[in-house]
Amino acid sequence: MGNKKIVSDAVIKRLPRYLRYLTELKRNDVLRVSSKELSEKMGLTASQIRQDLSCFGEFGQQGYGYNVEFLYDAINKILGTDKGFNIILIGAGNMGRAISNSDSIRRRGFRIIGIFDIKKELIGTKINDVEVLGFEELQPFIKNNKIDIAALTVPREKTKEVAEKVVSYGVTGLWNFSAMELKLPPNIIVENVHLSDSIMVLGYKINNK
Amino acid sequence: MGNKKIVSDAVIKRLPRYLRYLTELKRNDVLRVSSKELSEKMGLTASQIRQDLSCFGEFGQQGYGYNVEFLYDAINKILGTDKGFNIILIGAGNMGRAISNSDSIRRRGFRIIGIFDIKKELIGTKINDVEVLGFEELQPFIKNNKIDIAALTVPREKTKEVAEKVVSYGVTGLWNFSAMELKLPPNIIVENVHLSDSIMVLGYKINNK
DNA sequence: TAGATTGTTAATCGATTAACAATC
DNA sequence: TAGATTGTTAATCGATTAACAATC
Repeated sequence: MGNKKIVSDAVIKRLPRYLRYLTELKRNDVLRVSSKELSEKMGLTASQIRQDLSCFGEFGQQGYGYNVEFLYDAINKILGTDKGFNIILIGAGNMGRAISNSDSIRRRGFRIIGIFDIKKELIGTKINDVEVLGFEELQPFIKNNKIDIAALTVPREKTKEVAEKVVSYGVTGLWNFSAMELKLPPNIIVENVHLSDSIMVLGYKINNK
Repeated sequence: MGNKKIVSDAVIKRLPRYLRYLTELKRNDVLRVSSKELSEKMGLTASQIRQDLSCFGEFGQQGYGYNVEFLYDAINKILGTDKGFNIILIGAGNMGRAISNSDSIRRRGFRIIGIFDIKKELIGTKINDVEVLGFEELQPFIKNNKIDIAALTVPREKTKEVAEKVVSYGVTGLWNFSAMELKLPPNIIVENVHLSDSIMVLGYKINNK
């Protein structure tokens, strides 16, 4: 959609974290926050916060700082979480259910509107009020609904095939939970959650602290 | 433990990915690989691969490249996955079960040796051959076993309390699955898996491609 | 040997931090 | 107004890339 100036990945990855701290401030009825105050809470520099935000516009006011509510709304708009996203979940196993149950994901506007599995005994059951459908329903479902993201929580050996299938049906955003890299056309956006990578980094740090 | 020269986070985070590609090469019975070949597969520069590896030692040979098996073993040693890690899982819900079921985590030497939950109906049941214990067993279990990592897959509102508890019992590595930041002493290593952050980044990229 | 490829030093690029004029 | 704090430009720092002597 928007073809604005390109913002670096490092900045984008910090946005959800800003949102988390702003949510907390809002919850505590804090009305304004300066980059300095926020930087101390978050453990980064005030300069970086101002630099990061300036990639997207001017949200503050000299001598005052940032209005918490306003900045919160602004970052939500930047991330698109104000409008939200439609998701299909492919694979109704434990990981799929964990995602489906996640409040933090739902609260940010990510709507799971379809769940698919290959197992006969799961088809027709409901997970958080969404019926599990068989894979033969995938294509018509994607055709009849605007799907932004397919979350792939199928077994590793099925992931490549399923990914290529949903991409061929028109999905352009993939959230991949398998410990493998998907090679797909450049217009397809893939975000990986490699749990094993994450715990290996933790292991390294434990051994080398 | 080892107090060697500090290697940057960027490098550490690439190690599991190297391991993944080397596993694939090994599986295909490839004996040697040059930094150039590997760089083309992985989509980064040969220079970066050599630079990364040189943080830990000399693993290649001029004119030959790297012996796949040798480099694989070397990176496993660097990451500590050759010796492995003992994990306790706190929270036997869907996320906990997903972790417990994960082959990619198990295959890298992460052993789940204890599972804990607060729910009466879960206590005494088994998840992948590991019995679920009540929270009152936490302290003695940590005392009697060498625990490297506690995976926290409890509900958000319980996370802080549980984290502080296991830290007070002596665990120094935490794998946190809640969308919140844990403030703990600097000797405690925390690795976060913020699923909502991950999907927000995906959402941003979809809207801004 | 000649060709290939390493490990490393130097150059470049990009991201973070510092500084400060503008102004609320 | 005086003090505070922004947005932005310039300086610094760190990470990536290029180049190349060493050598298998």
